[in-house]
Amino acid sequence: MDAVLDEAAGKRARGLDRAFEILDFLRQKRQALKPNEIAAQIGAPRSSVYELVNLLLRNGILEFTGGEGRVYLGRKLYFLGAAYENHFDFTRECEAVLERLADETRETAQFCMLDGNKYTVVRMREGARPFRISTDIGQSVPIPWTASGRLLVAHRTDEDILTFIPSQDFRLPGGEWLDPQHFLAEVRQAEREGFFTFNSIVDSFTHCFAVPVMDEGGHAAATLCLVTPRDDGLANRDRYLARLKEAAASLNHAPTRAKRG
Amino acid sequence: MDAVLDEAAGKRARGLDRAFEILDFLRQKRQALKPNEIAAQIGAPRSSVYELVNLLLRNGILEFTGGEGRVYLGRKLYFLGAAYENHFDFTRECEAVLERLADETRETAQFCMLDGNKYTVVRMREGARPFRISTDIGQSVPIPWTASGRLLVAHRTDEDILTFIPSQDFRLPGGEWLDPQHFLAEVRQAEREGFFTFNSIVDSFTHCFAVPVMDEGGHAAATLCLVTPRDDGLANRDRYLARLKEAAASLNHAPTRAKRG
DNA sequence: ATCATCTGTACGCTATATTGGACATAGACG
DNA sequence: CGTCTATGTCCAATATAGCGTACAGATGAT
Repeated sequence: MDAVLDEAAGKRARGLDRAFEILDFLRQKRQALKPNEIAAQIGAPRSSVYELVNLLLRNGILEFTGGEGRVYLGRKLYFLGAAYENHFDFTRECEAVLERLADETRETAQFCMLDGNKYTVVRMREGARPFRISTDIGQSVPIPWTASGRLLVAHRTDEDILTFIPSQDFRLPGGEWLDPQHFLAEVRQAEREGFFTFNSIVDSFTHCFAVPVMDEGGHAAATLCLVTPRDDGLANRDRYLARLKEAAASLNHAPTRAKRG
Repeated sequence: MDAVLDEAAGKRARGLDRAFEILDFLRQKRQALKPNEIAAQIGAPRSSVYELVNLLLRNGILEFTGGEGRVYLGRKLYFLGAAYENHFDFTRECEAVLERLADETRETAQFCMLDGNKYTVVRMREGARPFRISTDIGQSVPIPWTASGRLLVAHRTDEDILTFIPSQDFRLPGGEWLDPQHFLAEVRQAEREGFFTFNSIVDSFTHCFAVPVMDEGGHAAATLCLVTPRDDGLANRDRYLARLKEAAASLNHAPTRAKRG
């Protein structure tokens, strides 16, 4: 799952890696599970999982919830996450920017980042339309499926990108394969132009706009996106892009600034 | 620190415990530190800390930031925390409630919980006054120092409370000691009345109001508080308490409700 | 009643993670 | 120049964590 531990089969797994595998698994499932179920579904020894779950429970990293001995992510994680959010305090400005974007365009606006080697939607503001387009927050999505994905890996070399992205992630939900060379070409194009737009390759009715939010190193630390119906996207392309770029510019220096006293 | 691991001296520490000790320490410090500094300040072997820090870096639990090899809490923690927040989705309603409270009373309103055996402010909304009263979000504070503390331990037995709260936490910031028996009496009073108010014992100018937010088990899962200048608090006592109780009632069923699709 | 499945606990073996200390480098300071 | 501290890496010794496996209660199907 996390591409770190299954390098060699048959080896013993390290407790820490297993622990975070459990946490990631629960996050992905988005529901409380019994230790037994966790063990079965991630393919880990039951005794190890029980041991780890108990350890994590004692530390407040996991919590009993949902009854029947089921566990889910715990309060301590919330506090740690809040500390991260506070340190790189993009969130406050971010919400405001998304709100403005959604108001101006009436389209769904998203703030996206990489989570390891996957793409994920961190914040979202739904647009003001009768049929709204939305996605799940915090779900892991293969990088090549998304417009933002082109921007978020653009600081890497071609070779680096292909080792970074799991090869099966080039398989689209329909089953067709995306040519990695074609993907790389789009990455370079996105890097040159400073944005990327396309008719989404994961459905048949949306058009996606993505612009990078730069960190101080000049990399794309995140992206701002609009997800629109295809005809609206094409009709308002220039205006939407301009709005997005303004919005991204207002965030560009925000990340990674500590606010120590 | 975490009251879990230092039971017996001289033993080897478990990697997982050490790891979370490091994370908690960084959260407490609220700044990036070098592995060396972490080792020195938490009193752990340098080699172990380096090993763990590297592991955590590889998993995205820690991140390099601040230069010079300094590390701080990582993005993965943010995602895990967001998943927790999403599952027990008190946050959205919570912000709204705090905003309303702050508007109605013009005083500082807080949402507080326990983090292990400490009290912590999770969310805050500053009041509309020329000199605003505020506190740091996410800092760990001894339970006996706070009005909310009386409510947050009220479901426990007296004996349980005294083992749960570290004895040195009864020492107030000025150096005086709070009598544990007096504290227990206040806990029982708070439990009976369903709220607790007092002139803060950690400063000389504030009055604190706290009411519990109940979970489905009837425990105080959190508290809503108002922090006011003493004279305003006394003058508006009845009105403030009524507002707080209304607000808490509107949150009472909210926690622990999953929003699965 | 019998069997199968799911669940949690207990225990011993051994691969290995944790640890202390040695080593290397770089700067500060006199 | 030598000496001291701060920093990071490497390595071998051994306490122990992860694992397989056996055990036991609960539940439900036949």
